[in-house]
Amino acid sequence: MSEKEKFLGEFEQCILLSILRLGENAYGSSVRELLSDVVNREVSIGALYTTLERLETKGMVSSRVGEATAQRGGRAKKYFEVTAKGQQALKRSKQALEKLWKGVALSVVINDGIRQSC
Amino acid sequence: MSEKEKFLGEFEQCILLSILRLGENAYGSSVRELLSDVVNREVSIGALYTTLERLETKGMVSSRVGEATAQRGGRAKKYFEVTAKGQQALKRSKQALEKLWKGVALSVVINDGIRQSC
DNA sequence: GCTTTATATCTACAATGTAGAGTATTTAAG
DNA sequence: CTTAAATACTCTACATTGTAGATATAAAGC
Repeated sequence: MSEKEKFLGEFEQCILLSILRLGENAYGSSVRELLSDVVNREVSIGALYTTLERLETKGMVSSRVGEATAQRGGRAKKYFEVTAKGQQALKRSKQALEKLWKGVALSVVINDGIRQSC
Repeated sequence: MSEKEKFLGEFEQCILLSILRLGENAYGSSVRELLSDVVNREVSIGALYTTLERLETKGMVSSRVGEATAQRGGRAKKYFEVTAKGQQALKRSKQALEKLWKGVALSVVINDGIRQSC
């Protein structure tokens, strides 16, 4: 077991989480929209698909091509799903970060000038 | 304002958090030890210092060289501190991840075979 | 001086992040 | 039909971040 535990990149994590959240409806474009909507992160088309492909190569996600079902034309969608391996990697990343955050308090001046800690 | 908001890498976040946690005592070797102890992550010396230097170039941390104070020999330590900019970047990263995690539940089989969600 | 201990710098390469032009596929309009 | 529009994915290329280990510094102790 365990083939030299690697770490997920920051963007990889975002994409994995987006796929999970989208569930049945997770494919390239929808992931891209979600990132734009939820975390206000605009990513290029290339950035997105490249990363999806790499995640698949690493076994973090699996994919299947859907039937051509578009309302107004359009190419067939490629749906993604996070594998068990992907979920475990995500969990590990989350736990590592949570451990490090534990006990740490920031104290920066926020936009409106009010000092907060978090 | 805002010079094309970039994102922190995964390892960069870890290092920044380690520095915050170590407070006055944050320097290369201590950060390395912390990562090993807290998140069980062994990083090479080169990986660590390279990243610290890059973070400094980006203005995420600042450094000062301490006096030679070693008990048993040794080169002077280079102490690091996370700048306001670094703290804000950290906060942004944290919030983005939290937003994405919100509403997502994993369901992978854990080591001991017990199904959990988190 | 020479060895030991503690810490940092340098050089190099691999992996991940990012962009945008180009391609494919299907529907609607002319 | 033929072309335009819509939707989604593939390809190529380069920038940034991750990672390693050898090497250099510096002081303490003998």
